[in-house]
Amino acid sequence: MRLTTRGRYAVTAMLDLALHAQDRPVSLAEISERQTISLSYLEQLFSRLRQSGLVASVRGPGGGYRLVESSANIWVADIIDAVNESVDTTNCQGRGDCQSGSICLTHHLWEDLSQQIHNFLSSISLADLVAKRNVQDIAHRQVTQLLTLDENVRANAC
Amino acid sequence: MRLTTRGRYAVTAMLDLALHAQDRPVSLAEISERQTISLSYLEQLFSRLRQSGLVASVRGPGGGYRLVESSANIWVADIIDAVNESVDTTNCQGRGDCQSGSICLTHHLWEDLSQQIHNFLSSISLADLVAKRNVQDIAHRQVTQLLTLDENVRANAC
DNA sequence: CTAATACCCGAGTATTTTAGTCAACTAATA
DNA sequence: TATTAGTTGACTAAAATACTCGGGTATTAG
Ligand code: FES
Ligand code: FES
Repeated sequence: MRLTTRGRYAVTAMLDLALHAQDRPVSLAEISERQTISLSYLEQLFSRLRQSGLVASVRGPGGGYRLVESSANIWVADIIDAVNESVDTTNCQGRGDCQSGSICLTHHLWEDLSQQIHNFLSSISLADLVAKRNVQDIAHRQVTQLLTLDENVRANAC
Repeated sequence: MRLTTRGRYAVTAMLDLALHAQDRPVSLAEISERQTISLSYLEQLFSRLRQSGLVASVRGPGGGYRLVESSANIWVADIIDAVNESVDTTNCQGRGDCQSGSICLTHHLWEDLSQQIHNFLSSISLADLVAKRNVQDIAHRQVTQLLTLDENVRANAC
């Protein structure tokens, strides 16, 4: 199994979208700023998210991305799948052939574990995350932090 | 989170020990043969397993390793911890500081997931695995396969 | 006593994966 | 028509993984 920065970034970015793309599309530059994720890296991730039908893009000025479905219908597991982070913990990708063609001693254990992880991540929607108090608090902090930063920049410019 | 070949090998090798080290110690060479894991790599893994107090070694001819505790008291989570594969899925190792010192949007999600995985792996002992029918079948196959191989070698030698 | 066995340990290396960059392009719009 | 912002592919640096190698040391069977 691999669950690394890629999958975490993807879920974080999608959550940012759920929080901020209420009426207008949200640009990757915005997400990049709020979540401190490299813009170019986000582009890579959203390319996959779009291909998986989770987000739709709007080009041109004022453009950006928006969720295709309601956040209540988007599951964390879908997002991680979309960016190619398998939640599969077997060595054989489920084929059962990792000991020179035969099944190994622990195959079933990893299969069960994978199922557990998948069930858990499939039980949580973006809407569930948005509803959490701590998520709202963090989102609020991220916005005000940027506003303060902005003021400082303006002050320095004068 | 990383759950890779290292953790899988460690659990497999420990299960092999639980299956075969009933009265006598089992050498790494045996495990290497049965589980098709590189001997040198096994030495590395068992160094850590020994330091964690999961196995004890017996040097010299006829030596090998044995479980320190009964297999019913060894949990899969312990083994994975011992070989330094953290089951932690947060980016911050639980510190809550991955967004330049502050907590990120999805920290709690990964914390919950880590807990789930840990609970699952802590609920399964080596004895549980040994008791499974499919594990016994595979173990049986591994032994008979080696015996056949042995006969062939002997036949070729004549 | 000694040779063989099997653990012990540290250093080194090839490969793979990840995280991130760069540059050139296209579509939309103000 | 200039600017914004998505689209794409190739490329790179760094890290982690999965090993290997070589020389140890303790133990014991003969
Ligand atoms: S993990 Fe599937 S056969 Fe070994
Ligand atoms: S994962 Fe812990 S703060 Fe981001």
